[in-house]
Amino acid sequence: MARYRVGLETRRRILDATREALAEDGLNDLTLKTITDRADVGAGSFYNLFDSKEAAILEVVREAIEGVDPDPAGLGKERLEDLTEAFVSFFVDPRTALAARIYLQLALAGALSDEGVATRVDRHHRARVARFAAAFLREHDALEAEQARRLAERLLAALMGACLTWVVDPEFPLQAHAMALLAAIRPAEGA
Amino acid sequence: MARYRVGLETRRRILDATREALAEDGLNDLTLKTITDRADVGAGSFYNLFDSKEAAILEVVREAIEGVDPDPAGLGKERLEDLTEAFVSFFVDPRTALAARIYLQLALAGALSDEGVATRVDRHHRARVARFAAAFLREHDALEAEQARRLAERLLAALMGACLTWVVDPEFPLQAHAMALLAAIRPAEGA
DNA sequence: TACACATTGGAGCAAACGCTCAAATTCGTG
DNA sequence: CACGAATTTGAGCGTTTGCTCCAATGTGTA
Repeated sequence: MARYRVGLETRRRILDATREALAEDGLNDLTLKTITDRADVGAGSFYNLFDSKEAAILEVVREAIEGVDPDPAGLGKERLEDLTEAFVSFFVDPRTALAARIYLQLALAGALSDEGVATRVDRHHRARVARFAAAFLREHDALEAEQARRLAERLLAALMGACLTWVVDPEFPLQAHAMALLAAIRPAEGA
Repeated sequence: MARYRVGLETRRRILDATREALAEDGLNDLTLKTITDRADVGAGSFYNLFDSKEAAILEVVREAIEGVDPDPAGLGKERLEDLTEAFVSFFVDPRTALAARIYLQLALAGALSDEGVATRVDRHHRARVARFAAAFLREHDALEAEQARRLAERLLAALMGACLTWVVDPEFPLQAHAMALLAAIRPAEGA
């Protein structure tokens, strides 16, 4: 299935419609009709290309996560400031905020039973911790590897909380607090 | 309605059943049948006492929030350590974790349209920020009121992130990170 | 006891849901 | 053009959902 050109175009239209509807109305209000109406296709076309509604949603989440995977090019050089800013962007940028919100929703609902997404998110998170830890090591000579990992873990948790607070209350000065958190968690200058 | 003794008892059974089911299976899997089966009542009895399924849920959330309202007795004396520990407990304690999780779910789903819960949660949050800010002022003389409020806001956001991380990954050493966050965000000793 | 009204259970309704199916149409290829 | 395969449509199926209705029963009061 889906080997002709038109089929692939329809598939893309459906994924776009799903992503947009998801961003606008959230996970709970997302019905098949919402998707098919928006993509301007019949229900049959949808099921010719996807096994289920959930499959389309997971594919959207997968694409979103894929889209923000760490850029291997800059590896080993970025500063903690850059990484922090990138993390904040992950939540703020409407193109990727989706993945973050849906992931949190799934996590809170205890619905992270889906093998594919769960492991993917987990791998993504571990990679991020490792990347932050490496930056900590680079910028603070006295740090041991394990200490750096702890600091990275802690900073990321704090940043996530700041982003979440901002989601709930848009007046929360996210950028300022994010940088302040980095400064606070960073080891003292003298080390 | 609900003026006889048996009615009030049934009402309590329904609220208990709703809270327990909510804690066990989450918001999405909560059907009316789940509630009525657990409370051992018919659907008619339920609707004799509540306007809708949502009304019962909101009442459960309201009670949970009410149950963790700051204790006025200790006001003006608690240390930041105590407040931090209390906040962590709010998420960890199964009796109250419910309210926190459901609130986050609602917030992420963008479903905080309900006037009652939204304002109540907001008031609750502001009170907590104020309480943390007061403790900051008490323990750090050089601080101005506005600075203390910012620190309180920042610490609470960071703590929330730590709790959320712990919800997703139970191996996250929540207690240790929470205390470390407090130490990091607290102004340096010399101030 | 007599009365008004609160309470109860559960059959079943109307709407919404994800999804199926078969017939019709479009597409790429030799 | 001819042919098989892919694609499309949308009515409608089966299920689940929140909720209604009402006859039967229980409860408090005078």
